[in-house]
Amino acid sequence: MAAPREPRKKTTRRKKDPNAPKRALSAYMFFANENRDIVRAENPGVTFGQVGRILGEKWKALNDDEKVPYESKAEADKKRYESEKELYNATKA
DNA sequence: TTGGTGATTGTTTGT
DNA sequence: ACAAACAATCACCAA
Repeated sequence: MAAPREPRKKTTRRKKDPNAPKRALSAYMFFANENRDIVRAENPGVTFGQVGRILGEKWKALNDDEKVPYESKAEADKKRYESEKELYNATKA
């Protein structure tokens, strides 16, 4: 009950940390990497607003097992951020 | 201990 | 360069 995600403020947040350990990517990013060329290839002419939306549709259109490879990458990417955050707290402190 | 916040990630396209 | 839909995230810090 808290943490409502309806009012999405503007995008492109800004950093506030000295070293800014940027976070990690998300499954969508990995999936999008594969879909961007696919969706765009199947939707020639569909502009960003549309492709972006279609992408999300397909994303969940996949079975949980289909997004598994993306999830796995998401985990690995998180670990990636893990190292930066590690150095962040190490160097910032 | 717990909560929720914000910040971020990457893509697409168009000007 | 940036802007929003699309989705996930999830570590971060504080009281």
